Amino acid sequence: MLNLYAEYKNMNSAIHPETIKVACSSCNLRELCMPIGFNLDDMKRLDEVVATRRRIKQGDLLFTSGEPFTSLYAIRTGFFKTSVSTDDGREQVTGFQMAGEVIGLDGIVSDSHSCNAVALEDSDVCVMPFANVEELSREFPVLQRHVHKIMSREIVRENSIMMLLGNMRAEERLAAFLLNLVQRLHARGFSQSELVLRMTREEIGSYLGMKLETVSRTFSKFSEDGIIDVKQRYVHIVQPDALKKIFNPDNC
Amino acid sequence: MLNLYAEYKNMNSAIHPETIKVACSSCNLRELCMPIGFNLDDMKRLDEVVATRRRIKQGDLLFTSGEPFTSLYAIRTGFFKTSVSTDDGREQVTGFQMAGEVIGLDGIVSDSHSCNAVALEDSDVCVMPFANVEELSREFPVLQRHVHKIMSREIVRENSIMMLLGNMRAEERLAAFLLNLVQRLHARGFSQSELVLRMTREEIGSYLGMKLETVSRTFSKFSEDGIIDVKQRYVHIVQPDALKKIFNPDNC
DNA sequence: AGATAGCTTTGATACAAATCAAACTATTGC
DNA sequence: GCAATAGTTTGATTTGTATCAAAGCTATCT
Repeated sequence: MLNLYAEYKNMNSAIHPETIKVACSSCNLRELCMPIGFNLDDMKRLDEVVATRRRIKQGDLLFTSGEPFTSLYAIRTGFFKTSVSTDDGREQVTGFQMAGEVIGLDGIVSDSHSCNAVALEDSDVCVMPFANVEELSREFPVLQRHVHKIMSREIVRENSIMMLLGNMRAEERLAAFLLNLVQRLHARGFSQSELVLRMTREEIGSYLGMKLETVSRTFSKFSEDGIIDVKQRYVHIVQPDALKKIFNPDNC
Repeated sequence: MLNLYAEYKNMNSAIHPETIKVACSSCNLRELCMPIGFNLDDMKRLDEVVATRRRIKQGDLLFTSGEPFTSLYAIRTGFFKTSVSTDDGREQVTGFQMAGEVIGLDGIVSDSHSCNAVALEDSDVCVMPFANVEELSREFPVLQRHVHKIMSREIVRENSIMMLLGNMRAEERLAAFLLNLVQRLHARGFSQSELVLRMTREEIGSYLGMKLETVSRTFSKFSEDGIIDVKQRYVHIVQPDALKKIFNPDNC
């Protein structure tokens, strides 16, 4: 009980610097959300991309479907979900985003957002007015390339979610989901094997195209099989290879 | 029988100019795949984006997963599908693309393609080396914005496919699919109510996350209900409003 | 500390779509 | 023009997940 909580706290604090600086050039997430290979002078210019910072409390919206598009947002700390909804109220979670990732790309095409972004924990984002991004992209090819890569990465991610939703069974979906989450957390300095979920079973289910009960049952199944330990939001991946095998039997 | 074939021929030829010119500035698809609001001199410079043209025969690959990324491709004539595959051979169709649409964006992030593009009919593409696109984008903000919009549009499209795959039933998926196809064809000067499918039931099923038998049964159901006429690849949408209602009951 | 609300787990049953199977139709090649 | 192949339709049955239902757990608030 107590050590679970300790783990939870630790996961939250690992990427929080004690003193927060506004400039990209001195941001410890730079290598995640900004291009590398800049000299110092260029880096100073790059700081102009970020206009302001914005705090979003857990449960609050960063932007919402239909809202005018002005800026991209780089997540400094915290965790978001993005989702789209039908007129009759069905919600589809389209992604979960963590520190160093950029959201808001959906708004570019029509100058208004087509999805909602909700903070799943108290979060901090860098507001990057898209006009600034475009202007500096013209000046710095390396930034231009970076922006293109971020957008392409999102297209490729969504392709793989389509594969998940169109072709995979519940166990494969959840295995892929857990492996992806833990891999991204590990890239941010967290454990390879332990994580605390920031989203509900219902939100996981919405992302993976299954009902919350099925998500819960699949967690229980993995747990019974000794592949993971689950206790509510806390998950310990005991046998990562078993998860990989469920996700992709041929490549193990 | 004969008039179906006439319709088919007509649909193929409508966007084929008698004489094909290489330059964007004189291309009748320009308003679909290139930004508008250029003066003549700029347009001439823009012609540099397109390096060459390439003919792809029906069934042949334009690019394939793992292949090095060099160029984007604007479809001049023809029809493509893009797909991703798992190691154990399951295929997910990620999109169907027609004249004026751009494919290859998946390759930017890792400098290699992550999906396959197959011509579903004899096709013609404009090869746009990405280095040219990026260079001219820096020079022409309107082109830069256009490239960003194309990528954002793809992200938004994939969001809506995720909604389809995650939340909708077979009838809703097929209704959405038909409405989307016919709307895009109509924007290219074709009928609002008649179309000839370029893909098999299996490919439609792969795109929509259902088996070919279910696709066929759903077509038959729509036909029995008097919503469409189907004869193999030929589809006549008799009651577009009924389709819209199936797709989105609240917004009708 | 107890009450409340939100979330999760587990069980029983129902159902939409998958699978298996076979006949039918269109297209291609010789 | 006929055979072979590829694609489509329809029927019977199975199955994975949804749905309905109820109990259990956790966190929050007073």
